[in-house]
Amino acid sequence: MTDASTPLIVGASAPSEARPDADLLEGLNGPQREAVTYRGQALLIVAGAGSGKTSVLTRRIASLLRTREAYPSQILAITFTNKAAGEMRERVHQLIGQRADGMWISTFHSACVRILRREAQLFGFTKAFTIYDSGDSRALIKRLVKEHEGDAFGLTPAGTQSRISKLKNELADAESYARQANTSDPAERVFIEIFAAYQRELQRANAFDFDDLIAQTVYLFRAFPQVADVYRKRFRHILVDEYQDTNHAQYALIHELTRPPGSDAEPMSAGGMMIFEAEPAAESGASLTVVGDSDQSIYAFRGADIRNISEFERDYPGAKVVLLEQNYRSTQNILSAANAVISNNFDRKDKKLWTDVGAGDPIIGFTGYSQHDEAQFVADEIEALHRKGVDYAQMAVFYRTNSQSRALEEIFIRSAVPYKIMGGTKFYERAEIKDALAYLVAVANPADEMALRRILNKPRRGIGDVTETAIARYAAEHGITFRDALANSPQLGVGPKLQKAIDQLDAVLSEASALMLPASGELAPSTAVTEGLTLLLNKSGYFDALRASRDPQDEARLENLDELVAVTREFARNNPDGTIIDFLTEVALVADADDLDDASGSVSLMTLHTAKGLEYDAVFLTGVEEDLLPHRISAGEPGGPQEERRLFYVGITRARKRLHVSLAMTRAQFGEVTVAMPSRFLQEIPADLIDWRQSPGDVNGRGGTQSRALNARGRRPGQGGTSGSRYGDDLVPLPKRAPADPSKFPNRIPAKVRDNGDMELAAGDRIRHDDFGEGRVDAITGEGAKRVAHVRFDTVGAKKLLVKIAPISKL
DNA sequence: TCGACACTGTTTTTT
DNA sequence: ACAGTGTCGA
Repeated sequence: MTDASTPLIVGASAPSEARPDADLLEGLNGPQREAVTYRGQALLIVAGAGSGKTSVLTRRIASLLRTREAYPSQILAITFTNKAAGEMRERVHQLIGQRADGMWISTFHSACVRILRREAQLFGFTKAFTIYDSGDSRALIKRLVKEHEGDAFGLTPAGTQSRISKLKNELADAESYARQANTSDPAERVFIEIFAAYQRELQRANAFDFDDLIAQTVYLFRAFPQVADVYRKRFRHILVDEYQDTNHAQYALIHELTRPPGSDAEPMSAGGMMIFEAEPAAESGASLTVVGDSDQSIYAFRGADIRNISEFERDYPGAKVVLLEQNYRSTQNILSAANAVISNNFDRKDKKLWTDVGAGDPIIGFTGYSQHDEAQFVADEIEALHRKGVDYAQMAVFYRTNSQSRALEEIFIRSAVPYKIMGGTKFYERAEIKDALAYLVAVANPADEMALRRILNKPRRGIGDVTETAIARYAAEHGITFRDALANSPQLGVGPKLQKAIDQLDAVLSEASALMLPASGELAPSTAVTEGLTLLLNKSGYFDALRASRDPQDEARLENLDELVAVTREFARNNPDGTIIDFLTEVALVADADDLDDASGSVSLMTLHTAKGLEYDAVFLTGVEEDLLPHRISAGEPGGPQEERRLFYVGITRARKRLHVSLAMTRAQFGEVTVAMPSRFLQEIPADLIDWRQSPGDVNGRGGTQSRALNARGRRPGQGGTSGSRYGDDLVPLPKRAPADPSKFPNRIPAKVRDNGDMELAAGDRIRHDDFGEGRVDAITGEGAKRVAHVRFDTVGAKKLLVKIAPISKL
């Protein structure tokens, strides 16, 4: 990043006629136009769902550039995900018709990493620092909790981790927290010890966790004002998307960046970025634009503070506020439902979304007997829509928790609905991928002991607990790093076999270091990361161990590692000068929402959180049940139910034309079947907007009416924590075994994997299906394992079945 | 040191 | 249901 920039600003002197940005305003409504053209120190754009905020934001940036009010390098745009950043860069590029190099469009985290890599050596880190993801930090915290015997004081690793994370998001460190904590409580003292030890370990390992990336950047700016001034002078226009989801640390970071540069700053350089100081007197703080919608704030649980947006006008006096309420996405029925639901949240500024596209289709409701029944409804409905010409890629299924995806998947596979799960088990969280990355980290950042310990015995080298401790002790006694201790295997007091194993590991790491970290001055070739990774995996024996294994899962692991190698190649292509550190940074900061590559030809499955910012023609909101959509855990938390309602609202507003809400009367969790109740949120949707294909009343064993079933939620016992019935008196759970004819339960998924691989089927054949009964094959499509039978069943109509696994037999 | 087995708590959401 | 942990014997 060696872009030179001068902080000269042309005053707001756009020519009155034929504005150079006139074309950017085409097709915008009044408020949108104002949001693009307003010039001032602070602007808050309150953008309701679907009100075209991305368009406004990109046009605003394009307008600043087009009118020459700003150089690209003076713009810092912050988005929530890397994907959103990429999209924004692309759209700005399209608008201004040229590449805007030097613009920073990135997430909070990537922006902070860029700053920290430049400045880390100022406070005891090197630019090769590792980024610990939550898994890494949990592993470290787990070890520390054990060492400090935190369990004796009721401290769990997960609880400790989340407390530390919350504190860091509030910019509290161990010392400042200790000062105001109740130290007469022994558990509190232990917690503080662990917190402090955790921070020491991170520093020792030359590592930052996710929260540190933000917080340490703020500390950096506060401790070194002249460093902060470099960035304050550079970034003259700061734009923040999804402002309602910022936490206190992020708020403070923005606040630091928008302060006027101090007058005592010397001209200085930082990390190769030269800044020439021009008339310090003329310097004011950067102009700040934030975009947000407090009704879509769904990250309070991880520290997002809704006050950042609700008190924006107080924080930035004289701020202009623009309201975008016209919706360009959904039909009026969908918006009416959304408005009705969200109006149940008190303490919000009233805001009503409206559209001029008309009412549209009613919302479809469905109540299944079980989660599989519900999933079958979704699959059938998707197929029906697809036959009507709706592209699979224009449909999405949302759920509250990741675990709900399983039932949907099972049914989708059987019904041959092409789908793609966003999120779920993440590629970079798979053990073999983490192992491979740990090898790379061990090379890039030798101070990172965690990475080294992780790979010490992967693959099996016979290096167990005892040997690991011996190495650590030797390192401590001689004041050297864990990594350097490996080079002294003869002094470790271990057997010759182990010595040899240690020597070998040491040699592999050294060889890879020589390849990927060439002596200063020369640049590693762009292929270095790929070569280094393959070298590490080959010579460490990792590949061999997987290939020799008879575990069928290890084959998939090999494929995943091949995939990772492919990722390094792709990385080299996109970043010819990219180093191993750049690669590890990129990998550490990718989120799941980032690699949704349009899911071409597939239905998208994702959690409601992942769905934010996306839109689809048809949306299925599943599992709309008490204890799930308001989630049980949030019920007791202050503001919890309201945040859950916003989550529901976000889900509703993703739909353009068709919205489906569904639930199940029973749901299996923790291995046993429990009874589910309709969510309170369902009643908040005006009844005339929902067309129930099967209402909760229809499937109620006692034959209650729809409204009865929906309104039956009497006064619920406060927390549900007290033993006894968790239901109101007049709401009786369904009998354990529903009295209905078992054939009404097309939902038993055989645990065993069925394989009809060689079954011969042709159009005209009659078959019997375990759940759907008898039917006639209309057609067979696809090949091999993906052969699909299109069957017309006598009683349940047309279905598509994956021949290989469908529970069918030929008649 | 490592595999087999039993046992436990876990499922909220994520940069 | 299931993964992750702990205990035991080889």
